[in-house]
Amino acid sequence: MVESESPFSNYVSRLSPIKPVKASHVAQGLLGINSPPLVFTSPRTLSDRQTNFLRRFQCPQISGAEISKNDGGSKKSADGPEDLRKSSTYLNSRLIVDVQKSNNINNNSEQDQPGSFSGCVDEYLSDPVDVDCADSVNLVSQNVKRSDDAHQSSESNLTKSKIAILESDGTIDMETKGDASQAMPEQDGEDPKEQSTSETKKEKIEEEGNIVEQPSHVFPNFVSDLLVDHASRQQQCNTSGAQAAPPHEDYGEDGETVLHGPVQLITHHGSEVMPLNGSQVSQLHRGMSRRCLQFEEAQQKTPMDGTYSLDSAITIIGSISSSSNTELEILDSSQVELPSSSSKKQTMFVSKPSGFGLHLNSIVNTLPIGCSASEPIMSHHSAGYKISCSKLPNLVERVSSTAGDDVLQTKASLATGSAISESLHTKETLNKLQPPEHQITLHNNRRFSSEHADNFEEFNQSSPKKKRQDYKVSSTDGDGCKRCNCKKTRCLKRYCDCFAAGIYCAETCACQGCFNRPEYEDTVLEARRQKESHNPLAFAPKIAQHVTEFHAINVEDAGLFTPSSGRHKTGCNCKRSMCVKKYCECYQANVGCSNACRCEGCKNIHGRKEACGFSFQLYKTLILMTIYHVGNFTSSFGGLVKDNLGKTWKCHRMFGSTENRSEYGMTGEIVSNRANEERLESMADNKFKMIANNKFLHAELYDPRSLTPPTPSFEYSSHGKEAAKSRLLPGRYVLSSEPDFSMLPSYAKSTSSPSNSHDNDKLRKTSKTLDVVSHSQELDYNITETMGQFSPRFDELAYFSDHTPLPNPSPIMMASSSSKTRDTAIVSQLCLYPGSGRLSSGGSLQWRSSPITPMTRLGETKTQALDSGCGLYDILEDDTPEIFKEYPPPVTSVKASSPHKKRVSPPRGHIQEFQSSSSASLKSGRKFVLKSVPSFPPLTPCIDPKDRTQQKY
DNA sequence: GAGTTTGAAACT
DNA sequence: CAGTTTCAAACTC
Repeated sequence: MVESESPFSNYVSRLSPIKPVKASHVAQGLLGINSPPLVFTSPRTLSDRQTNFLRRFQCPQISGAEISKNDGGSKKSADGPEDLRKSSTYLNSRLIVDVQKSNNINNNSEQDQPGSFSGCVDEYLSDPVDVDCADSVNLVSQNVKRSDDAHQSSESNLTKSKIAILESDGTIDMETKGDASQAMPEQDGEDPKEQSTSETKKEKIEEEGNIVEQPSHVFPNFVSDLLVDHASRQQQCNTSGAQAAPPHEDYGEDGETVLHGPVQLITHHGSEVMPLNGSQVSQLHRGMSRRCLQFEEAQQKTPMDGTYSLDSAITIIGSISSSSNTELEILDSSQVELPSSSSKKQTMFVSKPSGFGLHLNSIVNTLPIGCSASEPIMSHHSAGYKISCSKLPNLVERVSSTAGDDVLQTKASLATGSAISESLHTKETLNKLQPPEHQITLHNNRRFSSEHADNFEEFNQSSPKKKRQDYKVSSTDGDGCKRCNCKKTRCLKRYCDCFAAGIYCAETCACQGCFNRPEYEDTVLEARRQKESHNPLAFAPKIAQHVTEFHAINVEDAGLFTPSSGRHKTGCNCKRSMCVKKYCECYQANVGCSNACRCEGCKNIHGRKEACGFSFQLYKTLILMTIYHVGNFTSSFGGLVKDNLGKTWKCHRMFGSTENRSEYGMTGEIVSNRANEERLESMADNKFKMIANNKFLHAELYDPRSLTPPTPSFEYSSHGKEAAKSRLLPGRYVLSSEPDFSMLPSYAKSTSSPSNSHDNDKLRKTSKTLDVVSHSQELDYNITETMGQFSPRFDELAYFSDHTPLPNPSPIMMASSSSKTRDTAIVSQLCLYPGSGRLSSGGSLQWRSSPITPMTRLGETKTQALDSGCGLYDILEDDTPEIFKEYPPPVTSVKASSPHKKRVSPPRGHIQEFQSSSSASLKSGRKFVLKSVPSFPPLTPCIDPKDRTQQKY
């Protein structure tokens, strides 16, 4: 009813060709969320479900929400769709409770009737989210536990996982419903798959595909909530879950059931509360279920159930979001992985696999973005090990996978996942600002179109018994998945792509004496553990993508950003391949080489060494920003910046009218001749003066508590006019929790340098950090490590930015820096204007703490960086922008190491002024920018930065 | 398909 | 940490 009318539903319906059919389903459902056809198909579920519903949701509102899920639209409708929205709030709280209850119930039922899956199914159906988690988990765990034979269990898991995957992908429902539901996945899985009538499958697939397209969109809205909910749920699940493991049958239904959960969640969370079509819902649920299952498996392996409750929850969430997305799934899996650092078992393959992780290994050879990894799931991958196919060449890990905050990382990973998926699709990125549905839809479309078939095939192939050598083709399957060919390592070393990617070898692999199989799980884990003990990041994603988010933010730039924006955390070491062949990991990952690379003669088309993978425009912006800030305070810069090419850029309108302002809040002009430069310079000075006089400059922008006027710690080789001539040196802006703001010189190469060390300390201390860019090759990223420490936070931020339901979803995007301890990558972050999707001039936005920023909402502990307000972006993660590559750093640029470099700190007075500033003006991005400018302390050569910094510290 | 090249991973 | 060896993918023919 309501749903049908809602724009969202309409949109969805339009998207899916199959729509008519589903639409009908939806119509059945109360809110349009009505139960997916699949759910209804199984009669038994209905009865049980209803019962459950009644129990769980005493509250009419809640019931309504649940109803939307599946229970057949009839029930749900009864509750009243409208309530859904209203109840959304209610649901959250309720869900948790309900979940617990449901879990208990489930457990009881399961305990009572371990084998009976009806109960489970009912549960699932009845309780959307909860059921999914708990049940799925339970199912999996039970399966594993119960199985006397490890083998059997593993296989069953595999089968399940496969099925789940397929379902999630939307590839195949048939199994879940038909065969799977009744027979054990293990057994049935194989035969049925192949035996299954093509027609039936196809139909389902088609439906699925349609459905799949949309589901994940919802995700962003409710993610944050989910995190919480899931956490609680997860715990419950963990605690309760271990007991009875429903059979495969459950699994099949599980998929359906799963759908329910998401729906509710969505309903809850989505501030917008868009009704979902049955198909969408189903998809979401599927994703959920799948994730849960996987997660479960992982957990089973994991000794400690309670430990990762949150993570698991996150994972689940991620699964949901990515349910339809293979890529996302991969990402999710990676998420799981992160936690692993804390608990190795968890880490297992489960976590790593993710292409998300972007383990290069996982990354299938540079597949075109468009190419969804055809086979996201390796047939062999057990449930926990999702993915294998790292086909997502573009996938890059945005989130650092530092061992540190598991939770944060996980979250970040989630965010990342979404982000990544987007990144994969440039256009999708653009859509970022658009309703999630759209974005996801696009994404899904791609994936599924290509993936369905593949998955389906995979699925069939995967059947253990039916091995298909067909696919064994060199290193890559027809679907694009990698297949190893290890001869000596038994696939227990990172030489093995499968192993490195955290996935089991597929039957299609041509490896010899392979131990990287579910049967040898222990061995594999041990090997993995070993590697990790040696190098905790051994299985961490190698690629970190940062810029991707920008796409979403700036439409204009969207085209500019490419996977190349990512960075290889460790960098390549190519000597002869010139980084133009797949020998080069950077190239292989479709990312540009960075300073972290030791390559020689780099010709990486994605970005040569020393160039950051980011758009020239962005670079420009950054430069301008930097200059601007500097210029405002010092006439020397005059607001002009020279780029590597020697072109001069002028920042204009920083303070003036915003009309022509670029997305970044400033416009850059190239000034061809010096005369112009001077002229501009004078203009800039004037502006600066104006600003100085302008009270509004006083930093209304800054939050006195957390934000403090930046202290320019730039080091300049030259001052005065020459400085103006010289190209702007990128600097990092760090938000310190402390009163002072400082801009740390990114130049300093040696960490050892006092100033640097100092900065580093500061960084560590400060939870807030903004990096404005560091681009020049010469720039030293010694700070990188520090940044790495923060990366999780950033990731988290990203996560939030992407997923938190904000009234004004800020377009904030961020890329997290790699967490590698020694990762040299540099992280740069930019803030976008809230709501505008524009990048704010670096520091200013970040500095201010704006209510708008989701970050503030976020746990403070996790990310102080978030405090920065509008949200931080990682513009550049490590390294210098690609732009630089193309435009070699000007000779004039000063290296951090340069003895001449001086740190300039603003006079105290300025700072205080800034501090006093209010946040009022921040709301408008433009204003914001302008104001921000003033906030920077004047960079005068005369000032001795050290004093300032010391005071701060 | 065999052989070579390449660079990461592993080892010392 | 640096140098060497091993390894398997990528590449070439």
